Parts: sequence; structure tokens; C-alpha cells
Amino acid sequence: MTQAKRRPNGSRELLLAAARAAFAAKGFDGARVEEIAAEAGVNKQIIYYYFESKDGLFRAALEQIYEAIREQNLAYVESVKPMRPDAAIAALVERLFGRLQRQPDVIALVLEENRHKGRHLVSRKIIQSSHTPMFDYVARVLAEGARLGIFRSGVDPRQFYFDMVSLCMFYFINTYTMSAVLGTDLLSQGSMRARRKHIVECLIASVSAP
Amino acid sequence: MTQAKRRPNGSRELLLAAARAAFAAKGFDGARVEEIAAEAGVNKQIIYYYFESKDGLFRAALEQIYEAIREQNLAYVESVKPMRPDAAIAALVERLFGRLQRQPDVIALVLEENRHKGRHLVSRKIIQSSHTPMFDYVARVLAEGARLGIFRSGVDPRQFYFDMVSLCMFYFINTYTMSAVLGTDLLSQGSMRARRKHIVECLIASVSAP
DNA sequence: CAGAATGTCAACCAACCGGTTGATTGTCAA
DNA sequence: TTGACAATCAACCGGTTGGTTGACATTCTG
Repeated sequence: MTQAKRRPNGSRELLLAAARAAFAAKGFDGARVEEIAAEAGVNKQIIYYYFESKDGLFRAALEQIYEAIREQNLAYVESVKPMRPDAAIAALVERLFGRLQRQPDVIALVLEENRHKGRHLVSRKIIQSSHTPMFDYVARVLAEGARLGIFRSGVDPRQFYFDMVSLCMFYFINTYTMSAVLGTDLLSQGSMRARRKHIVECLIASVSAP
Repeated sequence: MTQAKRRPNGSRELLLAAARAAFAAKGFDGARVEEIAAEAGVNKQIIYYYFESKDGLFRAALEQIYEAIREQNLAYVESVKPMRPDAAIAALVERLFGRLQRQPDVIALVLEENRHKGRHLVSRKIIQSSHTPMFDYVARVLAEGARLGIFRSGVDPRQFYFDMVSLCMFYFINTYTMSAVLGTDLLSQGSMRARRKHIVECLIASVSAP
């Protein structure tokens, strides 16, 4: 009989991509193992060969996402040109918002991980190291801003980082409900641009020296 | 045979409460119809008698939640004493944060609704009317603050309301991931108190006159 | 009180779902 | 060339799941 072509570890990558899309779209419980295999073009059993279980597949997809975040953040802080602290914050927030806009799967998967608090344990180390480069950069920018007298001193970089992530991510998490609440179509390009601009201004105002 | 006691529409309420807890804890796909019935102490079929389907049950649970939000908001804006605009914002944000803290089911259900974008349509009208009283109050406070020269003028109340909700809700949405990112236990009382305080300060700073 | 409307349940079911089995075929090192 | 190993698949399975059926008891109404 015709056995399918070999692609050492190729099926693994195909499965991860399919899993990521499926889990993002339907959640862990809503996604179907067989559908993921079909989407990847391989037999269902191969999931168990590479990942042991549906949970294992989900965990692997999550880890891949955190790794991608880490690489993107690392690339940014290594390539960013020096600039005024307020401009640095603006650039960074615009980039974060824009990236979330273009990668809805990332938000969906992280959200799903949080809903199953700790069931698909991705090690704290992996999660933290995916954000450390960016967090350290933000802390440096805040300190620099304080030194120049542009920002208040004593701003807690952890709280500020939390604010940044909250404001940017939340837009894409509760888009449907907030559209109804505010009577606006938050999926429109105009709304996104306006919101992104506002978030930048809000964050900078919140740390600016009086 | 012993038929169970009658409780006209009582089973309906019992089912709604059980459904709310189950959907919040396990999501729509993770929750089991039979478990919900058992938790409510009634036969599974009664769900189909009152709600037609699992989807119908979910929709009813959501509507109940929006109705509760509306009542709570209405009660607040009708009973709140007049005070300085900045104090009014502080009080309101503290209350929002505290309520989310005590009612995790609300967040979980709204989140689930957004994940299934529009599949369990709760009418825009219901969603909007659950927030209108509070939104109007916030808009009045901002205008009053601007009139007194405490706040900047030209602050968009929609964006500000969005900020408030974002900062408060996000804490409880991604608690697990953010704990790892920041290296803090965000479930601790101390973290919550500190975060609540920071959010108040951040929001007020973002609208205060220069 | 009769009968209609309402509320409740036990038993059933077909489809589905995550996971297993066992066999088969390329691939590569010795 | 050969034998071990990596990769793949078709077929199968037991348990689960949302949903249905039909009968029956209680309550309401005229």
C-alpha cells in the first residue's frame, strides 16, 4: 500500500501550526484532535507519536508561542535606536498594539492557558524569559526619563509594564462586548488607530512629570 | 412512583445558577449539560424544557449576568454622594476592581462570550444598557472635573471608560501569565491592593490638568 | 371535578471523541 | 545488504455527550 512520504519532524511542525490555529479559534475543549490532524495533512496517531496527548500538543503550541514572543522582543530591544524616553514608550506601545492586532492567535492561546489555570503548565521560566528583555528595556527607559526630568521618579516599572500590556491586550480580548458597550465598531481600522493613539497618550501622561 | 416536588420556575433559577458556575469554570465546551443538571438537582431534560439547548442555557446565563451588572451600576450612580471629581473616579474604580475580584464568574462568562464572537448573541441593547448608567456618570464626572480645572478638557469619555475597564478586568483575566511575567503572586491580597491603588493613580494622572 | 397546561423524570440513542493497536514502509549506519 | 529505528497509517474501541421520547404527576382553570 502507499505509505505517505517521509518528512523527518516535518509533520511535527505542520501539526503545531494546525494546533495553534485550532486551539486559538475554538479553545482547548472545542478543538478536535482529528480536525487538527486533517488540517496538517497527517494521520491522527502522529499527534500521539510526537506529543503524547491532546494536552501535550496544546502545551507544545503554547511553548512555541512564548518562544516566538521572546525572539521578537529580543530582536526589538537589540535593534531599537536610542531616542527620547517618551518617544521610546510611544514606539514600543505602538509596536505592541500592532503586533497583537496582526497575531490574534497569540492572545487566544495565552487566554486559554489562563482559563485552565496551570493545567497545561508552561514553566514560569519560559514565560518570564519571553518578557524579560522587553521589561528590562522599559525599566531602563523609565529610569532615563526620570533622570532627564521628563518622567516622574518613583514609577514602578512592574505596574507600568502591567498597564501597557493591559491596555493593549484588552482591546483584542473583549472586542465584541466593548463594541456593544461603547456603541462603536471596534473592529474597524479607524477605531483601532484612535485607540492605539489614545493608549500611547494615556500611558505617557500617567508617568510624565507634573 | 415518587415524582419530585414542584417549584414553578424554581428549577429554572437553580439551573441558571449552576450553569453560570459551570460555564465560568470550564467554558462552554468544557461544561457538561448533565453535570449542570445534577448540580441543580434536577433532571437533564428540564434544561431542554426551559432553555431548548445548551446554547440557549448559556445565553440565558449571560443575560442574567448583564442584568445583574445593570442593577448594580444603577444602584451605585443613584446612591453615590456628590464629591470632588478625582475622588469620584477613585471611588468608582475601587468599587469596579473590588467587584470583579469578588465575582470572578462575571469575567469568565463575558470572556467566553467574546471567544465565540456572536455565536450566543446577547442583544447589543442588553449589553449597552447594562453599562449606560455608569458610563453617563463617568462622563459627567469628567466634565465636572474639566469645569473645575482639575482635569484636562477634551478627554474622550469613551476612551477613558475603556481604560478603566481594561485596567481593572485584565488583572483577573491573565493573572496566571502576568504572575509569571512579573515574578509576583498576583493572587495575593497584597498584590491586589497595590494594583488597585496604582490603577486609581494611573487613571487620575492620565486625565489631570498639567 | 374534569381536563388542559405545566413540570418532572427514567431510559434511550446516535454521533462523536480522545486514544490505542498492530502492521508497514522509508532511511541510515554498520 | 541488512537490521534497527523513525515515521506513518487504517481500523478499531470504550466511554461520553448533547439531545429525544414518552409517560406521568401536579397544579391551574372553568
